[in-house]
Amino acid sequence: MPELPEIETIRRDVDKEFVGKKIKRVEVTGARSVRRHPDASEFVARLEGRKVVGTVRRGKYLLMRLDNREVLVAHMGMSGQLLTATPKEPRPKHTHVVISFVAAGELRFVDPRTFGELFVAVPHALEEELAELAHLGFDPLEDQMAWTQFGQLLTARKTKLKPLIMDQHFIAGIGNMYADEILFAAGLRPDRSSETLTAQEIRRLYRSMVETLTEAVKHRGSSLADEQYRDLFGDIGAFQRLHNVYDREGEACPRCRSVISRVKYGGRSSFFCAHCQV
DNA sequence: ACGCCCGCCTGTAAGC
DNA sequence: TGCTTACAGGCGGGCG
Repeated sequence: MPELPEIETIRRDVDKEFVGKKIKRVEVTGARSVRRHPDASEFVARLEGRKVVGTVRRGKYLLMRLDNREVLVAHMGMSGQLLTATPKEPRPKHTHVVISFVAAGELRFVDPRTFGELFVAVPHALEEELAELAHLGFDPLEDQMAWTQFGQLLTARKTKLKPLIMDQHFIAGIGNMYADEILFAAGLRPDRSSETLTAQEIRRLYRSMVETLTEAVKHRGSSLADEQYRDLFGDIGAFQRLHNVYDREGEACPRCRSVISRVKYGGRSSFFCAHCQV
């Protein structure tokens, strides 16, 4: 379940490994992974011969800019991985797209559950934005703002905090796992209503969001027990060791030692400390 | 506007 | 042991 910190980790490594490199060949063996292109060969044709000139992240989307202004967009969904490998290494099961570079090995898209996708898009002429990503809200690390401005956005809404900070139209990049960690750090319950926050709580929420995500990037993201999340080199992250509540039902709260609760909101598990979070 | 639910998927684990 | 069921949850869509 890659979220913002995992995608940012992959982006930084893709930037180092593939910027300046030319795409030699593209193989699509799983058409569902390029489903925005009704014809997979059109996806291939738009990539072959192009050079990667830069990378950008928007929420959970990784963008690889090409030398003809087009952009290769990657979204991991639940189980997508971008892995670098040499052509000789055996391809893992569920390898759906392989992009071979001149003098830089392969970039493989592996995705068992096929919720993820790759597509090529063209930015608008003047603003550099992609129509495909226009629905995304602000990026918590790229679009930092005064906490008072965040408060204005927050109190304009009347909804529970957890669904709100996970709403990609509102904030881009936070999923179920980091939402729980952020809300614990802020001392706020997941079902707290957004318009009831005091100024101090708004500031704490904003700070917790930026700090939690920044720390998670420093530790190269979180890999849970299934070790589904892997970075570009196939290695797991380290931030899961620093999780306070997520996937820690029944354990002691690191702050007050009371037992961490697990509840379901809308089919999603939420972990929180009923004592620390108000 | 909000809060639900479903469908899309596969791998893993728990239950009978 | 072997089958069935639940669960994991990102995201778009639908419905009340």
